[in-house]
Parts: sequence; structure tokens; C-alpha cells
Amino acid sequence: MKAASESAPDYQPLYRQIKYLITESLVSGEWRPGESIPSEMQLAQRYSVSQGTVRKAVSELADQKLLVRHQGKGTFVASHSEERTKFPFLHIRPDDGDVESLSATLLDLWRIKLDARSAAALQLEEGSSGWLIRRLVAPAGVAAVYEEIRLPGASFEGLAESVIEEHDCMLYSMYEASFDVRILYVEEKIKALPAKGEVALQLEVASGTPLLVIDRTAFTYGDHPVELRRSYCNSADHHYRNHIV
Amino acid sequence: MKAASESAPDYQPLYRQIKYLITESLVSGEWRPGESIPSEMQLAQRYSVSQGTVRKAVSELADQKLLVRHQGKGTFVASHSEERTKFPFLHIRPDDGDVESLSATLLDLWRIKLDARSAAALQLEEGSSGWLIRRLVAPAGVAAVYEEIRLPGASFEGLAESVIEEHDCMLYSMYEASFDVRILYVEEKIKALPAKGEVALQLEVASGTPLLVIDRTAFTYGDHPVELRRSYCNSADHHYRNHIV
DNA sequence: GAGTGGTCTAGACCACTCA
DNA sequence: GAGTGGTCTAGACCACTCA
Repeated sequence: MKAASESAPDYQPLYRQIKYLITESLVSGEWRPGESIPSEMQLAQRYSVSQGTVRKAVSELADQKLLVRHQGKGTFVASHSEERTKFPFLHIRPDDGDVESLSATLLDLWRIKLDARSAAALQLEEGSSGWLIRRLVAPAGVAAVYEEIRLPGASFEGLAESVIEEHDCMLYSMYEASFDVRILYVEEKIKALPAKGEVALQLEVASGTPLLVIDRTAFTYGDHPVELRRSYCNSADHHYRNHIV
Repeated sequence: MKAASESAPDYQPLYRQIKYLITESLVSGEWRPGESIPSEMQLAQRYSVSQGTVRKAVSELADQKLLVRHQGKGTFVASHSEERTKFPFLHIRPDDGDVESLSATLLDLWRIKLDARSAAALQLEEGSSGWLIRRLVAPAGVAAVYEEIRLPGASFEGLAESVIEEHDCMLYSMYEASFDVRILYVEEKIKALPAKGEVALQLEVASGTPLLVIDRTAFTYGDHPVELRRSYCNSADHHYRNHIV
């Protein structure tokens, strides 16, 4: 009952081939975020392998958070829209434990030409069109984080302030729902730098105040970068938390 | 062929019970860091379960990095001594990619009484005896990180500068080899703060220079905290990098 | 060639969900 | 009660290591 054995380039176990086929269906949109995928038995028939092999493929995809399993209900395509966390991937926390007091406010949205650095980081030509979103993230009142977000124009045609506001400034949920761009993971580089100019004004701190400056690149399927974000964080009452295993 | 079914407190699948039994043998020191544990077949016999059930238990422990599997050789207890990375868990990187230029220098070692905060974080009484290690981490020449490390006295009886230097300032490897304390994971909180006093001197920066200040708690088996560390990082030529899934 | 972990199967039964 | 994912078994064969 072998299958999918069409000239393996280098050796891949069956369950990884199945994993690849499932991923292809996710990328192509055959199953969309929030929807359920076929049951393990159905997938086993479709690919002519045992249920155990499908399970192993699905388990790896669930570990990578591309799929979510619910016993008794089925397996679903992971979606930021359904996440209970308003800001996935955000590691900034208030010093007191009050995690969910954070909310975001849109400042403005600009059509821009991407500078050389940004274009390169997004694997585009210098001067390609793009978007610049500026926003504040804050617990009631005091702005703690000022963010500049750069997006490639081609993937986000039709973006507008109203679209962002409809989604309550929850960007990754908006990317997914309105532009079919699903963020899978992010890379961050953090430095401590003095506040100045516009940033100091927005965060209402004295010029020279140390800030956490976080440069993020966000990736979608195929390790393709689709968002650049620079966050300036006033760490007087907030910190960046991390768990390392 | 059921086993280990002695009055489950709340329901736990068999493989988790096996996982627990294996963990107990790790904690008790029956199998020590770097050593191999019995083969999957032997464990299956020992616990009267199938090889598949043992595999599932071992897989979770391997995912948590308590065990390391080597096809054809066996399964081994994870050890910092054998790790190729000199500083496990360290996320500070030079801005240029030159990752492995980092080395550490011991400044000094003090016997101290733990202050209230530190004692509480280590789940000890205020005034308990402890150790304070101060060191610098640097790529050739320029000090980039100044660290103060606090340890509970009870777990590190007999610590001395010579012990640290024997281990080439690789602390987690030293904890394991000399004191049977294995660090499994760490929690970090990061802020941006201005340099001052002693810290500014050690890092050779002007007072007021923004620094990354990283407060780390390190845990061993049973989620028990056994090290506190405060790292002051000059992020002029270095950054803290993070990958979030 | 003996022993190890890695993959795969087929089939059983369990826990959970929902109509 | 039908359907889902979750656990467990017994047995086969493969890839790798080492003497």
C-alpha cells in the first residue's frame, strides 16, 4: 500500500511527504484558516497510507501551529482570527501581571516607496511600492509602544485606514482575513537606544530616555518575509519577556 | 499487559506515566548527564508496555531536551558539557554574524547573604547564604555584557574561583559537572535602562548610555529556581535575538 | 552481524462532541 | 449513536553504528 513515491530527490520518510502534500493544500487555499480539514481516516484513504502515518504528519504541523486539533471535533487550520490573544507573538508585558489591558491605536497609514534596506529585507526591488502603518500600543492611557510597520504593496493591494479599524487594529488577523496573508513566525532583534524626535514625542518621554527597540521580520508560508516592524518600547512600566528551553 | 495503574489521581495516559517514571530516574541520578539510558525495548520490558508507548514518552522528553536520541547508538541524558554551544540559552549576538567569538572572564566571587528579593525568587529565607559571581562576556577585547549571578549557598557548597576557572567560565556545564545541578530552562525579563556607576565602568561606557538589562531566573527539575542572573548588555554592536512561533 | 533508534501498518479501544 | 481525535499494541522492516 505504498504511495507518493515518485522519485524521492533525497530520502524523505512517507509521513514527511504527506506533510508536504497537506502543506501544499494549505498554501493553495484548499483549506482556509478556521476551516476543518478532512478527518485522519479520510486523509489516510486520500493518500493511501495508514492513519498512523497521517497522524505523524498532522502532529508535526500541529507542533508548528499550522493546524489545531480538537478531540471529538476534528482538525482545523490555525487562524489568528480565532486566537484568544489579541496580539500574537507580542512579548511585551506590563510589569504588574495585568496582561490583557493592552490595546492599539492607529496613528496613520501612508503609501510609500520602500527604501533599499526595507526592500531587501522583504526580498523586493528598491523603490517598490509599499505601505507604512504607524500605531501606538498602550494600556489604558499611557502609550508604551510606538510602532512603524512596513508592508509590500503587492500583497496588500486595497489597504486603507478603514480596513485596519474594522479589525480593531489586530493586524495579523486583518492580514489573514482581508489579504490571505498568514503570519507563521517572526524573528526579532532587540537593542537599547535613546529616545529622540518623533518617537520621544509619541511616547511622551524625554529625549535620551532608554527605549527597547525591536526590529521584527514576520514570515508566511515558505519562509517568505511579508512584514517589517520596528517597535519602540518605553520599558519604565513594561518589559520584554522570554522563555528559553 | 497493563501496568503502573496504581490508582491514577486524575486520568493520565500510560505514556505519561512512563514519562514520569523515566523523569524520576533522571532526577534520582540513576542515569546521569551524558550517559545512555536503556534501549527502548529494555524500557518496554521494564515497564511492561509496548515499545511504541515508551517511544512516545521518550519523544516528549527529547522535545523538552531532557534526553537526546542518536539513531543506531542509543538514547542519552542531555548534558550541557557535551553541547557544542559555549553559552546555552544566551540570545545575545554580535551584529555581524560572528556568533562564536564570545568568551567570558571571571571578575570575582563573593559569599553573600541573600537579600529579600533574591531569596524569595530562589524560594529561600531572607538572609540565607549564597554566592555572587561577577563576570564579563565579550568578543575579543570589548566587554559587551556585565553579569551578576546569584546562587543559593546550599546547592553550591564548595564553590571557588578555581572551580569556575577550571570550567573556563562555562557556568551551566560547571553546575552540572561539579554540583549536579542541571539547568533545564530559563525565564527572562528585559528592560532598557541607563548605565551608571560600577556597570558603566565595567562596560567602559558613559553614564546614561542605554543598556539592555536582562533579569534571568534559571530552573532545574521540578520547576525549581536555582540561579538568578542580571545581565547588562551594551547593545552598540550587539543585539538580543529571538524567534517566536 | 547484532543492536540501536526510525518508520509504517492494521486493528483495537477510549474520550470527547454533537445531533 | 455516529464520528472525531487520542492511546496502545504487536509486529515488520529500514537506516545507522560499531565491533
